[in-house]
Amino acid sequence: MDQTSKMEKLQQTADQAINLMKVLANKDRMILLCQISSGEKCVSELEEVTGIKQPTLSQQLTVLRNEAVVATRKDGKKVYYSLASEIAATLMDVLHEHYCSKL
Amino acid sequence: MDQTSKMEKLQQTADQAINLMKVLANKDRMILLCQISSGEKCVSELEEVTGIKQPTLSQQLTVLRNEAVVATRKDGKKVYYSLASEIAATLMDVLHEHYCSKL
DNA sequence: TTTATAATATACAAATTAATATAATATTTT
DNA sequence: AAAATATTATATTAATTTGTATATTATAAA
Repeated sequence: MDQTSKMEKLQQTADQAINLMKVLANKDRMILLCQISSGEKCVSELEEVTGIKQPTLSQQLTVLRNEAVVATRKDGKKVYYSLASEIAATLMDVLHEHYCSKL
Repeated sequence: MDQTSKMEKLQQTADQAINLMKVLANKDRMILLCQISSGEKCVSELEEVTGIKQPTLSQQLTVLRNEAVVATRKDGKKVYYSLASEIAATLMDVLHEHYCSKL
């Protein structure tokens, strides 16, 4: 494979990585993922603990669902969110270790 | 520490993590970091291998420098860039492992 | 020395794209 | 009907990206 097509391949792969980075590069979503990382949470719990308002919360959870970073489970009126992406989970672990281990 | 101040702390920590995520959430910068990850490179090498135009390249390298993700070394007319952040290096490794190991 | 050239950086405006807030409404379940 | 969640629309603001031009620095050549 020549240099040019090697770079084309890298560009495509980079796109995937960047999409994930974009999902994580938002405060609301990062905080939601922090919460969800430690076990599944329903929307009302997330709303209460984070203080994020309902429509915003729902919008950001939709972004996380669309990128398959989280999965949902419905139980009665409530919807529970949990981590569903191995790579996202690994990244959250790395970030937690680096930024939160000494807090 | 009560729930509210715990969340305030988390918000501040999240800000730092998000700044790093934002730096990585750009195709030019991601590709530059891929190149620099495997050893220091000078600007003209990066320009040639990536095809990114000079002013854009220089601007994006400035972003990486400002976030202390990379460091520079000057040798004559040339400026060499290398990885300077442990956490960024770890994240790049994780991404490389996940997205590039099977290519 | 001046002058030229290569390598890199900076400044700034223009164009895009994304984020945020809010309000209103819809859907589903009890 | 009420509670929980999602969706849609829209307005506003803010951030990012890109293009063009110009500046800086270092070396080489005349």
